[in-house]
Amino acid sequence: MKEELAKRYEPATFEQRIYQMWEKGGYFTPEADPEKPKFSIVIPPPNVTGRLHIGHALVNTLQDIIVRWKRMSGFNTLWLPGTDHAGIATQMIVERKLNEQGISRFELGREKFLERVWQWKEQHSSEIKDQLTRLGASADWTRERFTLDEGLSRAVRYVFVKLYEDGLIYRDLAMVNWCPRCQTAISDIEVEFRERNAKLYHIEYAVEGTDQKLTVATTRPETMLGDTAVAVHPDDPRYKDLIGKNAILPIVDRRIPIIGDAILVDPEFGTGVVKVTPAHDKNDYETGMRHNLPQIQVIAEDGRMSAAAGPRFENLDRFEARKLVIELLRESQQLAKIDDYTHSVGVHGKCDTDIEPMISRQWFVKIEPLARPAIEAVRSGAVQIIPQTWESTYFNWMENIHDWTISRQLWWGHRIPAFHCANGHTTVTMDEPQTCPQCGAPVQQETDVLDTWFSSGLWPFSTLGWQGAGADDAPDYRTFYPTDTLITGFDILFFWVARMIMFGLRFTGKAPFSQVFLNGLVRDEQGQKMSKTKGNVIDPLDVVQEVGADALRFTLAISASGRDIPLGKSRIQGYSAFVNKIWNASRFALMHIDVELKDAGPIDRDELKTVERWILSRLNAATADVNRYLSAFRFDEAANTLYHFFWGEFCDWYIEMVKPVLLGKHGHDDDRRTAKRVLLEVLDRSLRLLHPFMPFVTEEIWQKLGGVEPAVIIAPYPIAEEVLEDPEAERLMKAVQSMITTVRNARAERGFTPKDRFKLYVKSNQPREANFFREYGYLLVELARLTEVVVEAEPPAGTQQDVIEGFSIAIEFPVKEISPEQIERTKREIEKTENEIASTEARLANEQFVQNAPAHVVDGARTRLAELKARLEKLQQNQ
RNA sequence: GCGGGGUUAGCUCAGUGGUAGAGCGUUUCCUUUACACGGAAAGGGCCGGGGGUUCGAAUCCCUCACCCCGUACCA
Repeated sequence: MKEELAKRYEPATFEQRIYQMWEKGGYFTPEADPEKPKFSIVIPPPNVTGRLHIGHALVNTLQDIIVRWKRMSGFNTLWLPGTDHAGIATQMIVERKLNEQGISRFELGREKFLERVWQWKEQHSSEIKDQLTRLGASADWTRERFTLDEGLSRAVRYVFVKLYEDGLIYRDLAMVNWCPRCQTAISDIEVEFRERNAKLYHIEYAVEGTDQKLTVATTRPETMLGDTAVAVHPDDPRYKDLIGKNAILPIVDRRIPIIGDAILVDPEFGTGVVKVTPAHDKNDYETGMRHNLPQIQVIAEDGRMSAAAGPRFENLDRFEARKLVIELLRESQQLAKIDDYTHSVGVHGKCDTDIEPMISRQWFVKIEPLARPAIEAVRSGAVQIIPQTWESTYFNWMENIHDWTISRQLWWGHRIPAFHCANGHTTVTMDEPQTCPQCGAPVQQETDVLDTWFSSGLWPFSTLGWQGAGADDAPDYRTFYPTDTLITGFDILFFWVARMIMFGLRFTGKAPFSQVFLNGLVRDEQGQKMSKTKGNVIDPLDVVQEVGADALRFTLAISASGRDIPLGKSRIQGYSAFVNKIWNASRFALMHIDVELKDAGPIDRDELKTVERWILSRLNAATADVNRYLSAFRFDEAANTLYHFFWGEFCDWYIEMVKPVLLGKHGHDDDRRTAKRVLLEVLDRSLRLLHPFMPFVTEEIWQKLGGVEPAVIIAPYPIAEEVLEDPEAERLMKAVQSMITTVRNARAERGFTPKDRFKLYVKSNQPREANFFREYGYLLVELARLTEVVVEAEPPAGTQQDVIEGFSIAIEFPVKEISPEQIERTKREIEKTENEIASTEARLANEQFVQNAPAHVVDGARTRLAELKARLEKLQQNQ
């Protein structure tokens, strides 16, 4: 090797250089060739609202691991990146920035405002790209997309028009979730419920023409101003005689009917009397429809009271109005009582404002015909959800799904392709009509835009060039659709994943992906949600700067079992030590390897020593495991396998074992050459295996190995080979390792230091194994720090005896007092062995066990019993 | 209310029928020329409680308790 590795592992010195090398090499950019075996995946497009957080780091690391693994495994691999315009969220942020400058969007007007949002978008989508780059995301930036791109917008428009023509999109006056702050309708799933401590107000309504009073309870007294009825249960003996009479609405003094309604009223609950406000409550709205009640809208779209609420309330904020209503009721002595009350309140998830149910004309998607095939796709296995437990959540939601409110009273988004004329005609079309096709009057386009998720629902195909029927021959679409895997957070299963499945099936005839992996939420060490207010946020870029992208990626991967991930700095520190270990072990190897990979030639297995056969066998097992785990999205197990192989077997044992040969203390030149060849082999394969998890450090090191391929990113991913399996080598090396551990243990227990050396006696029954220990005794001498290993001789009296993996061993200590701890320990060891002998004997004495248990379990127990007895005998001699 | 998940070493979590595991933390020893972000060793668990199935249960079934998430409703 000409080049050596830097003495210290400093990721900042090479990560960005490596990324540029990959990008220049074009490794992220696959050809649009439908003939090649492909693997494709689309990114869950981050919102162009700001910086990426740790959750983005997780989901994109997991995608990149799969993508790199597939690419190295020979697939024509596409990872398509991009961003989402995120209607409400982005508009909100830009609006807030403007407000800080004292400008309102209404002053600017739609055109100018949108210009500002586009500026924001340009800046942030390039920042997002930079951040993903720093993480090592091997996405094809030449195919980057944005949900408002021309092509994607055409796809959106096509889908809208087609659904409208098919009768699956309709416009209607309905009770919707209204956000008074954002002044737009939102869909049901955008409403989040918050538990809140509130008050339950009991208000007395006089019954007209009697002395009777009806007491209603409400948490929202301000809506009382819009009451148009009072409802009781039709069979309730307390009130049923009152049905048909009128109540007098306090403050307003309006006569409202007392109605009987079995659906709205539960006689068991509260007072059994319900006030009915059809304009501001979903259930009341439906009751109003049943009873033909007038709807009086007392709260306007901005959350202030309307003129209909009366002059004292008009323009008052709805919460101020509540106070005033209470005050007035108290004055007129119509407030019976106020109770403390805990209930959940619907708020807009994006801005935390209390949702106001409002009657409004909106556009809807009739969802049931779309949901049915989407349910079937998961049920049939065409789409597999992993971990599978999410499937029941999916079914539960999809089977109870409601129509989807898709219109938003925003400016930032895809404008609905509907055109209205003054005569009330509406035209929905792909074109830009100037006049109404029905009456010839001039038309104006609908000002509402579509829900962001409408366009993200098309993402897996709109990004590949699909723009509707007759235009689906785009090369990327033909090559890469349907995609293979989707990796995303479980929190957008309904928002996004379900919609993609529904739209994909409807418009492409295929499920947009065959596997969905849902990753957990990244939380802090205590399992708390990360949030700015709690101050427990970990910024992925800070971590990259501190310990490198590889340490962050590996930590995320090894933590990702599908459940939530408690992430703390100490955990990341722990795995950054592993990256450091890889660096240093590679540095050691490179000091001794003197031939480049491309010139190394194949390994002649006949020349291999047991140690080399052992490490290749272990490596092979790890290779099989990693591939298997990655196929099942067990990122944690895959990473764990590599961690333990590389650190626990390669570094702690193999490197220590070949040191005597490499350093010329043992063996001949031929042995040294073979050892170097195998060292190179194991390092090469390990780096390839690790590459998807830690792309930067593996590439930096691998570049020094002189491989045939220009970069490890496109080197073939190792697959297990049967020829490398060697159970015999594994058995013998396990025995050697256990002996070494036993000697080290005994040394420490007897109070000796590592400098004190002893003689070890090893005995076996088979001559071949005796030869093994004669040949490899040097391993025991070096690693257990012995004076010598004596094979097949009777140990003298007074040595410490034991049985390890079926071999009798004896350690000859220089005369030194046996510590009380050691005596105690031996005693405990004997006791433990006796107990296990007793329980094993009991098991074997049980005829049921011998008859019913599988043969290998019974045999195992017998072998174990023999070993235990042999061991007990030796241990007793130590007393 | 309905649905799902959790309860295993001090902490965070793996482990779906055959003798309890990892990382971090703790204790002790060691600066051996890849690495002190290191090496070696130790201690630590009636696998939430109870019951059942089985030759055998952390693992399967029932039940109780506590915690988390989703969803519906809440006058």
